[in-house]
Amino acid sequence: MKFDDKVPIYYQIKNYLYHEMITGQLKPGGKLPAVRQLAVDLTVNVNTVQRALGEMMTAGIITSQRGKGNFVTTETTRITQLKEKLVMEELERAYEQLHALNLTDDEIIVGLKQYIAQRGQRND
Amino acid sequence: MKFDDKVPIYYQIKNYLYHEMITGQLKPGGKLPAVRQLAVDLTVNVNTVQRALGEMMTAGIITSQRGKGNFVTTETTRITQLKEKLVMEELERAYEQLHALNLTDDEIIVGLKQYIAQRGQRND
DNA sequence: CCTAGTGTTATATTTTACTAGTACACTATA
DNA sequence: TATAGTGTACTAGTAAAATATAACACTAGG
Repeated sequence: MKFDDKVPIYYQIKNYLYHEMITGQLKPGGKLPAVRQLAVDLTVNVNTVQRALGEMMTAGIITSQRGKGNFVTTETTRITQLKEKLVMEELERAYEQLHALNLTDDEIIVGLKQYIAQRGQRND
Repeated sequence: MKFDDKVPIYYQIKNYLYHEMITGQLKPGGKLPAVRQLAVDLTVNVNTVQRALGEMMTAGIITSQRGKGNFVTTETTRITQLKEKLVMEELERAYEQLHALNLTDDEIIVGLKQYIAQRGQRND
């Protein structure tokens, strides 16, 4: 996995796993890969994985069962709320950045539409 | 100035100064505040300011004159290109993040419109 | 009971960002 | 020429993130 070296890896791992849950790759009640396996997959140290998981436990998104594994919460509302939170944070971030670059509200919307339209022409 | 502790300060300073140029607070050919003054204003060490400025020099956005100060490039095209680059990076980032959160192209646009509309009701 | 698979914790080490402090180099001007 | 204001460079120290490595605790299954 590629990491942005401007942001702590454990933080990016947390976000990666959140995305996996929101997109349904990891389902409510489902089991996460073993910490050592995650470490190998992400080419990262076990402690770094553990740190990411620790924050996810604190947030109540995953639960840990010693000897068994780590599991996504069965409370689907938590996942829904998590998605809403992440979407809102991203919208806010993008808006503020673009606004700070002197773009008006309309220019921001038009800019995004153009970007998507242009991107649509690519084949990926 | 408030800094996001997930991102290096020097990197945030660089972006802050870029924004100042793009919004015209700092004009082409204009003089930047002295490095020691910037350090005080941003409550940051001189070396950290210097690191940010160093990258801006490498990028050709500012030039340094020993004993005089640091100056914004007089080549306005560089500033224009910089703005386009930053806008494009932000659009790309936002799109990819939201797309990864399972939102369709339409949902992304609608979501942004709703966010802006809702935000417009606030008074700031 | 033993073993493989799992989560958890701890120590030591390296790297990067940041800070503090100091000194040096150049410019303008009184 | 002296001085204040500027950029530049260097050394030393601190803190956070990440690594390598090892040990410990629990579970399930033969």
